[in-house]
Formats: sequence, structure tokens, C-alpha cells
Amino acid sequence: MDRTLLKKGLRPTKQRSCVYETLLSRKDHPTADEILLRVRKKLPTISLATVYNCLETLADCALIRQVNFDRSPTRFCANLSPHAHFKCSRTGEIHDLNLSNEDILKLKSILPNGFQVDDFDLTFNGTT
Amino acid sequence: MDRTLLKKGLRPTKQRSCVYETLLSRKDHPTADEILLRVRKKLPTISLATVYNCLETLADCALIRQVNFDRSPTRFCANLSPHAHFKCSRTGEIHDLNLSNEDILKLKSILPNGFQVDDFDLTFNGTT
DNA sequence: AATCAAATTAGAATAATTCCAATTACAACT
DNA sequence: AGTTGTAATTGGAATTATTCTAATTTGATT
Repeated sequence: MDRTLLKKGLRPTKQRSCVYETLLSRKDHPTADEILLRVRKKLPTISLATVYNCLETLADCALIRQVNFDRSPTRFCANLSPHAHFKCSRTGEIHDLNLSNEDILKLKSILPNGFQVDDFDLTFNGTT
Repeated sequence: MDRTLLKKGLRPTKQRSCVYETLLSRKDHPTADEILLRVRKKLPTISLATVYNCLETLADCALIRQVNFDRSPTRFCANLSPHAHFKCSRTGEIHDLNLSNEDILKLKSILPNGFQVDDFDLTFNGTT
């Protein structure tokens, strides 16, 4: 992580490191508020604004991903391999569904000619 | 539309009709604010709260669909046939990409056994 | 015409996020 | 080691989209 930040002229501060480690250490999809609570165990004086700043910086560096479900607060994860999301309406749990290259080709085959994709989001709602 | 509302014991008021007609008459994806502006040409005194109420009612009746892109305001459309969205980062335009049954099967084939889908969202970001 | 629930309305409240101005931290020079 | 300058953090205010609330209006039914 440090290298990636430094390469962009950004400092790997303890706040940024801690936010990043926090996301790495569990495979769920916490909101900024939840991240604040977790990070405060290590850095009790960190502010919510800083958590938002760190998350934005990390996302800009493609070290983490943002995930949005409808209107609910943005969630974050450190799983960088291509994946879709499945939200279980019973439990509220969010599952990562890893996508094979084949899956990704299938998805892109939906696009008409002339559409260049940078990025896509695929989210399922249902029950497990 | 009237029938669908009446079937649920809801009144097809002029506000609801007008919001619905407004969405039908153009194939873009306006926000609640934009819908307010358009609807006010016909009903100058309609309030934003009513626009939100109408949109919610129509969505509950599955007469319209809500579309969310990241953190930006919710957009609405009256295209009910299954489709994905493509957002062009140059122009900001949102294109509907109709999905064939085959496409939908491909998408569902991504899911592991035991995952029951009610609903999914597929959004591409890129350029045309 | 009177009633009553449903719908609309204006404005207040809420929630997530961003902005802002002041402080703090730190790397690079003396 | 001390100074300087920029980047990062901080707390609180501001913003934005949306929901809530309480009062009024509407319209179908008696």
C-alpha cells in the first residue's frame, strides 16, 4: 500500500494505513461509520472526516472498492478481484461472487458495438 | 395505469397520472427534481413531496423503475422490459441496453447453487 | 349535503457526505 | 537541531437527497 501511495506523491499516514488494514482484516463490507468505530480501537481520536478522506484516497489509488446498494450508505471492501455482489434480503448479508474471465466476457457480450467499458457493477438481490 | 392503481385500492389522481405520463413521454432517466420541473408545466402547484409520493407509489405498483448510479440522486424510468444501463462518462448520457432471455440466463449462470434471485442491477460505465 | 379515508402540501427533520478554516505533522532545507 | 512549506487531519458547519409530520384538501360514498 505504501508504495502505491508514495508513487502518487501521497503519504502513507497512520490513519490511511489503519483504515486500509481494517478493511483487509475482515471480508465484510462496512460503511464509513462502521469503519470509524473499528479504526478508533487503534486510533481513538480519528475523525469521521478523515475516514472519508482516507477511503476516498484509497479508492482513487484503486486499493479498495466502493459498493453502493440503492440508497443505503456506501460500503467499502478490499477485495480487488473482479466480483459481483449478492445481497440476501433475509439476512442482509452481502456475498462476493467472484467472476471468471469467462463470466466477464459473457457480461461484455451484452454491449452493442462501439460501447467501451471501463467498469461495471453487477448486484443481485434475493435469498440464500 | 389507472387499472393497476385501482386494483390496489389506490386512486389514479391527476398528480399520479401526470407523473406517470411525464415519465412515459420521454425515454430518459430524470431525477425527482427534474420530474418536478416537467410536471409543473401541467400542474404548477404540485409539490416535491407529492412527486416523491407518486414515484414511490408507481414503483410499488411496478409501473416504473428506480435506477441508482453510485451516490447520485435516484433516477426513474418507465421502461419495464429487462435492461442494463450504460452510463457514458463523456456525455453523462444513460443508455438502456435491453436484455434478451439468453442474456438473463447468462447472468444468472454466475450464481452458485442455492442463490435465489429476485432482482438484479447491471450498470456499465464507459464511453460510446 | 355530510362524512371519512386517502392524497396532497409546505415545511421541518434526518442521514450521508462534503466542505471549510484552523491546526498539526512531517519531509526537506539550512 | 531549527525553520519552512506543503500535505493531512480535525471538528464543525454546510449541503443534498429524501423522508417525515401535521394540517389541509379532495373526492367517493353514504
